[in-house]
Amino acid sequence: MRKDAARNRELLIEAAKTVFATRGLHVALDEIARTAGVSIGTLYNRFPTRNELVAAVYAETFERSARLAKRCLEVADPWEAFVRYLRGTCELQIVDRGYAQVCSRDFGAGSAIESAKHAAIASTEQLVARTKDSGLLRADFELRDMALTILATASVGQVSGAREDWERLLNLLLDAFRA
Amino acid sequence: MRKDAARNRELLIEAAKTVFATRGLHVALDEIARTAGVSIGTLYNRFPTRNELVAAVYAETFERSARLAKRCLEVADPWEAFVRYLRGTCELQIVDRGYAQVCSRDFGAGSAIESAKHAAIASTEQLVARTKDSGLLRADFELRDMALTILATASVGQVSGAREDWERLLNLLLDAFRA
DNA sequence: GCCGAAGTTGAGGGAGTTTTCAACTTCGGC
DNA sequence: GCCGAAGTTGAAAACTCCCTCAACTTCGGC
Repeated sequence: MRKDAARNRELLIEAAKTVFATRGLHVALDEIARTAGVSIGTLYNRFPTRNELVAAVYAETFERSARLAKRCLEVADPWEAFVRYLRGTCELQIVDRGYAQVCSRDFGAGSAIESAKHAAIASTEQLVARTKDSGLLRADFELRDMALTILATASVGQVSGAREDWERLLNLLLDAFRA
Repeated sequence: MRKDAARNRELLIEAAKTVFATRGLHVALDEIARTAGVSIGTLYNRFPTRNELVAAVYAETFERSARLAKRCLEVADPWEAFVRYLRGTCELQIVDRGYAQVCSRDFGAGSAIESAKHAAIASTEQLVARTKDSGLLRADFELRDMALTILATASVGQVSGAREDWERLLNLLLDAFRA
């Protein structure tokens, strides 16, 4: 790829990241192009479909989520680690409307986005296993409860805007999870 | 209002109820008009704005929710009543995509929809008070936890489609609420 | 520095939706 | 049953957004 194309690619990802975060994934592509300072034609050259742009923008966020899970594995207290991961990953979705939508929409099996999503879920497996092994989690806790918790909390955060609302919900669920 | 206009109004509400329920509030107005068997012009005559149509469609659903709260007051066991209301009101949103959107979107203070929403929330006050008085609810339970629970559960139901997912979430929250 | 390949540009065609309105039809009071 | 008010109709204008493409510009290997 020529270096001007590579630069425009980065400009577009940066612009899209900002616009998606505040207004969601539905924004007009021409607004993203304008924000990036390139033409709509260039946007189509770099990202033939909207989903390719979305995937490029959020690949990094999914990795951040996975890194968070890994970092939490190093926290001594398993419960503290579990809580810290949940708060952190919810926060990622709450500060980024687009990311929350990426996490709840289905982009079709085999798509780059679904793969990234799946990898992010897998990255929590060890964390959940460790917390279960510690005996601090209720016996019937499943991996799926993790996804459920994050989805519910992020959804509330999207709608309500007040941080105390989603934090309250998450605390209630944590109470339910405690063995 | 002339009787043909009144009839068309009902046809439109009925059509919109069906279409909103399955596809959400965003559907093209012309599809609603076609479903109702009237012209797009008539739709605009009866409901100058989309929100007026939405308000007319869901006024009844909000009342249903309020009636459910009232009926639950008559259930002998306070906890059973509390659970039954939550399940019922969540189900209303889960079977009706449009209603779920009405409940989570903000239509602006003073709008007919927000008033109806507020009335529905108020209708649960007695139920919550009774459950708290019974001593079965955790001491720090607030009315706002009610809204939080319903919103979270309905959101999960919208995204996941699998009934067991939202039921699991609701059961977890009920565990958290039990004193 | 030349030149062909790679990339950029933005006007314009297309699709879908909203909203208006002038001509036409129906209702209901008399 | 007449007639004016009320209501209906659907074509068309206005929007918004998507996507393409032919003309133009830039890059980078030689």
